[in-house]
Amino acid sequence: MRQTIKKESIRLFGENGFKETSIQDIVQALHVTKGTFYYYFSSKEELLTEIHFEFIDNLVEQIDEIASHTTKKNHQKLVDVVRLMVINIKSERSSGNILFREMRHLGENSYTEIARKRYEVRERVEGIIEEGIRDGEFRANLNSSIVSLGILGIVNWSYQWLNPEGKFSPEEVANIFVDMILHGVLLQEEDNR
Amino acid sequence: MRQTIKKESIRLFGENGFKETSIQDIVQALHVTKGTFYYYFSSKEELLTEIHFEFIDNLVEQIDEIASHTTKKNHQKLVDVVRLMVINIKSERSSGNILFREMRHLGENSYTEIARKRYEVRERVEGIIEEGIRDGEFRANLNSSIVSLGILGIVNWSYQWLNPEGKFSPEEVANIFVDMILHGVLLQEEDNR
Amino acid sequence: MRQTIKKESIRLFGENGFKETSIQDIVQALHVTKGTFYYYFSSKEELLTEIHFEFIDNLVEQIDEIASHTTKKNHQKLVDVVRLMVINIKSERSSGNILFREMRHLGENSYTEIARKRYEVRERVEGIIEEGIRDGEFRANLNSSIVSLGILGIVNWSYQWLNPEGKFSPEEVANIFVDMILHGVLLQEEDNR
Amino acid sequence: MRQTIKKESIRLFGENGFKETSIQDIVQALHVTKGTFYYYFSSKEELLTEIHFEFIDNLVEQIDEIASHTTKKNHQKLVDVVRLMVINIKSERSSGNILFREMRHLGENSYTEIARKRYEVRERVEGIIEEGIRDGEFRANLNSSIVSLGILGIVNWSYQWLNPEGKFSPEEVANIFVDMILHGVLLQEEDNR
DNA sequence: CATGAATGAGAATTCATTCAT
DNA sequence: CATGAATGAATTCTCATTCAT
Repeated sequence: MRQTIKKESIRLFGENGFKETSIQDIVQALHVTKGTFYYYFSSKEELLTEIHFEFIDNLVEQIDEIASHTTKKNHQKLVDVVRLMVINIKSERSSGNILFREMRHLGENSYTEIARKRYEVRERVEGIIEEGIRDGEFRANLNSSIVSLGILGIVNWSYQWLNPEGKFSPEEVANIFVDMILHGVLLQEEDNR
Repeated sequence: MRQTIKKESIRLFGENGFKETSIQDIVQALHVTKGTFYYYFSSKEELLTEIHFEFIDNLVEQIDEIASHTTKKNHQKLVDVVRLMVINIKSERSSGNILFREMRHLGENSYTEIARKRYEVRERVEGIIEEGIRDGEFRANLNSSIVSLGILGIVNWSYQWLNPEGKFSPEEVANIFVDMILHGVLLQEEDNR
Repeated sequence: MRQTIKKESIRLFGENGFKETSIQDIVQALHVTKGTFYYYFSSKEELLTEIHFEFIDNLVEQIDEIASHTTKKNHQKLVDVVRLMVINIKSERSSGNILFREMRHLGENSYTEIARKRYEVRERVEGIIEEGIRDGEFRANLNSSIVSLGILGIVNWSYQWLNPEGKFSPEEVANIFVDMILHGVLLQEEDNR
Repeated sequence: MRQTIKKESIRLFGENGFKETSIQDIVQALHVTKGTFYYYFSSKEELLTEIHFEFIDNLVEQIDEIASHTTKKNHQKLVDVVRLMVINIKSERSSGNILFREMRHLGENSYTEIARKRYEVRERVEGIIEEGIRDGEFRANLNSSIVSLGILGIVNWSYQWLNPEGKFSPEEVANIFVDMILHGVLLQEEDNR
């Protein structure tokens, strides 16, 4: 039941927002009563907190795995990270949107910790960029910090518009993004790509 | 007074969210009473609607101007659009965040129209990409639609983290983004950039 | 309206208890709505706090006036205090019962301050006893602290049972108490009172 | 288990109040579950009722024993009653406070019966006073009814402030009260106490 | 123009109690 | 004997909105 509530809440929070979804909405969708909700969660905030942690912990773990790989090239790691996050949309779109939108409703402590974990994600990407520069894979004059934020912008924003059932699959979109990030949009006449 | 209310509301909605900001909060910050608010606005939603239109209309207008330029090269137009939107953060950060976050609270009609205008922005960017491909400025195999969404992701996401008073100015960030979008991150050994 | 709410609340809290009286009960008795209550009071606790302060401040003031009198004998002061507090029941019975019973529902700060003020009352009575001992009015071997608590017990307890409309009027009861406190119950055969 | 629940409940009700103590609080403190509680008690009210009866029955019995003594002088009986009730605080403080504070939560029948038993206590004290007057031990002009209520006020009120571990022991306090009740506070210059 | 009192429809949360196992 | 899941009614509080003045 705990999982059921969480799953339905993710759907509703993702669709309509945290504030906009009442406990009533949640339990009604599950044909149970408010009491049941409060038997499993001590507050709406606790539920939200758990949703946040579940999503971010999973993400951090997967990104860590990619980033800490010892033999992979950095541009491959970057590709992997982008693909991971975009393809994640298939199963975690709502959770992602919740994370990007509802953090302010967390309690102070949870907020801080989630913020730290989001920062870890950013650090991993930055680390890949920096290492790639050192290894001569990436252009030397990149600002790793801002470029990382740009890449995360591309990826995170896609949670807003990318419909897994739509014209382009997450996989295709991920590939397009990867290509764009790696090579830019400009045609370099002198190179024979 | 109407402008004063709107301005303060933008600040509060941007900082704390639409739902989270009560009419009470707004009028209290302005040392007026609720009656005053309702003299100038018929509802909270009307206020929100106006904030949305003001921001998006202004944006569309500026982007149209860039996109409809007849002599500029398309990569220059792209640069201009990115710079426009990022530098906009200096004066319109809150409005932007409101647009990206609170659209769901609009009435049906306004929602549709705002959505249409947001789509126009996207179309302009797509148009620039497509034309650039035709003109041989951009790589031929780009998916203009997804690439545009990527670019908008970079730009729109920066409303979330870019602090105009921070380490990097919007101008610097815009330049880094432009460079990244045009050239990608990869070092092309054969070219002598 | 604020006064009306307070007055009705004192009646209801006094009769049925703070916890047992819902906001609904209060506004229903006044034929207004819950919104009205919260227009005048920010919380049920604020209302309770105000009731406490109004009662205790008034009491402290009156007792101070008696205690600080410069020409009165101390036994007369003691008589005055007892009469004051018992006769108070006529107009303030509910408030008194609220004070004696509902203090725990105050917020921490208010609680502390009310406790301090209640202690002041006790101190005034102790002061009268002590001074009376020094002046040779009262028996020298009295424990002023415990005796004061005994006197306050007599008086405060009467808020529980003394019905101003009952067989004995507050004035009569006060006189009986005064006599009892001053002379005790024992018949001293050797004295010709 | 029944006793364990009762004992813990007395502690919690006495400390925090009947309404303020949830079944959850009780079973949690005992590391059992709600089911267990409801196996032993059919309702929270039944528990409260039992606590009331246990306390008052015990008190009535002890007071009856004192009052019905045939050889003791009445002033001695009065002394015994006061001492009994004050010293009772050592073991029954919480129960006493519950009785004085939570009676309103009893069901109608229990309420009536408890009220009757409380009245019995009062009657015994009145009886002692009256008999003492007849026997010439007490002053003839005492109003036995009001004086009794005064004495009970002294005693019952001490449940509110008398800390058995505090500066004055219940025994000492009882002695001071007894002295005060018997002799009053006034110094009778003509007698040589 | 502006005020401020009043409304009423929800919102989150609590909690005694039930009941199948 | 004991558990723990589930209930549902009640409670405090919020807030956009109305309206007479």
